[in-house]
Amino acid sequence: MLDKAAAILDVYRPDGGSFRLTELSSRAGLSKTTTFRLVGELVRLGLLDREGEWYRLGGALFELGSLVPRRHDLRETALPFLQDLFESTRQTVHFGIRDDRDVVYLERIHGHDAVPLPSRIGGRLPLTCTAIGKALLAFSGPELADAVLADPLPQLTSYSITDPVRLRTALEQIQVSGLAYEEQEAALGVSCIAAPVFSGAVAVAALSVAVPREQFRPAHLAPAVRTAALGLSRTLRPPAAKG
Amino acid sequence: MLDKAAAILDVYRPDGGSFRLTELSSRAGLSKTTTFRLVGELVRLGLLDREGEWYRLGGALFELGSLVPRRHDLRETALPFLQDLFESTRQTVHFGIRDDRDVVYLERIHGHDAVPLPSRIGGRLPLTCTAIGKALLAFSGPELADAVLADPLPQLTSYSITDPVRLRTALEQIQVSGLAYEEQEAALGVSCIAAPVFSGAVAVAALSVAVPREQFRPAHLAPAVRTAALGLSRTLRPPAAKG
DNA sequence: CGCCAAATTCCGTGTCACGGAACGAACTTT
DNA sequence: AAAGTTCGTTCCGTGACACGGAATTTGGCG
Repeated sequence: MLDKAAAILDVYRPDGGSFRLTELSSRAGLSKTTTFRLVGELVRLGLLDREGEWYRLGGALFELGSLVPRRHDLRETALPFLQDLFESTRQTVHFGIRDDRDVVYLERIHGHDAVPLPSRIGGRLPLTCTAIGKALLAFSGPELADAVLADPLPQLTSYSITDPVRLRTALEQIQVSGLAYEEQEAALGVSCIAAPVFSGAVAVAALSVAVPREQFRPAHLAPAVRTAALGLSRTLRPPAAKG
Repeated sequence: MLDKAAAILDVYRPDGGSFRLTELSSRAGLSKTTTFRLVGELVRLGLLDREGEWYRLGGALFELGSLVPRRHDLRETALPFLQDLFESTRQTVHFGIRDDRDVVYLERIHGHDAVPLPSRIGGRLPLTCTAIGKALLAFSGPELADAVLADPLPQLTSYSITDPVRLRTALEQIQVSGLAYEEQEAALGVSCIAAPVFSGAVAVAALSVAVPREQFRPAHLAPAVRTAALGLSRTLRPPAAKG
């Protein structure tokens, strides 16, 4: 029964649109009767919002979601550094962590002239197609990298790296330089540069700058990205003593 | 059963800490057996994270929460204006909407030297104790204001307005000037100035700047706040045509 | 009026959620 | 070392209530 409620909420991944009862029931794989009752409960609990015959994710989820500890804390301490990075580059700034084989974005700040991107706060993209993802993968220990390289690599654009050998080389360069690059591998027309954020010896997060392809000047962006990542790493140094 | 699961999640409001099984069960008002089974399910679904014997809110909630449509859209279109406001004031910038008699914060950006504040993304504060809240209340129609003024006014600090007559006057001034002020009414040592954001004729949100009391120069902040609110209102003008 | 597709209500069946009780482990107290 | 606490966890019998099929209502359209 919890599973069925979760199945309904899962329908809203990954875009969080607006659905009617019948579509919800078919997508969740539940009978219309059950869906009807569950949706009623979920609305009562604030987990879904109802507007006429349309159902969307509800405000209670937003409030609960913003309380999730590790995410919220990381975002909070990272924010000032991300602001610095945004101010010095005037480009879209990302901040994300690893979950399984995906990047999960915790923050994304931009100005009026942001490039359209598939990234979104709370959204996921494959590790191997993003600069942040590669930065995290390069500093997450060899086991994960081996596992990821063993399976077929996901492909978001024609530029996405699908050759394990090429990716392995890229990861080694990242380990040396401490910077990860990505050129149109997640979205056409956009390139990124990222740096890992450490808490102690492990990379707990990474931050990046996304730039329109034709304006991409790595040498110009690298220092700002490095500075931000380093500053944040220093602030995170003492790995949370209290529970 | 959904109710009981929701009761467990509700334990994490309003601070989203970390609880052990026994404490969860007592706070949620459920038997230990039931709590045990439910947290198992919730962990399996990703709605709760387990670390040893400690349970926290799970990553799935964060991801779902960031998909909640109206909140996400508003935040996304507001962000560039909030960035402008932050850059021109270098102070903590808030962005929030009204829900019932509370402000719900959708965004909060700050630099390295942020003043400590009770506000938090996804958090709630009473309308009457915050600049954003007063701005929203002043432009939400007389019914709501009447209802709020009829009941005892919540008090967060000794400066919070508890006299309905004084609040009524303040709201009228806000309606005239289009700016709302708050001086140490939500937290000691902090003052705010806010402006409502319109989509058509109704105030759908408001934004504010929070400043340490001794640095509070309303005349200096007002133009930037006005500009941001006006710019955002213009961008929101066409009230979302598609579903 | 008749058709269709949607939401909603009804209802009998069977399941599984419930909490009391008992157990094992880790830790404190005497 | 024994007795007592306080956890998390397992077991189990009972009864409530979740389930989906079928029937009914609503609403839109020709």
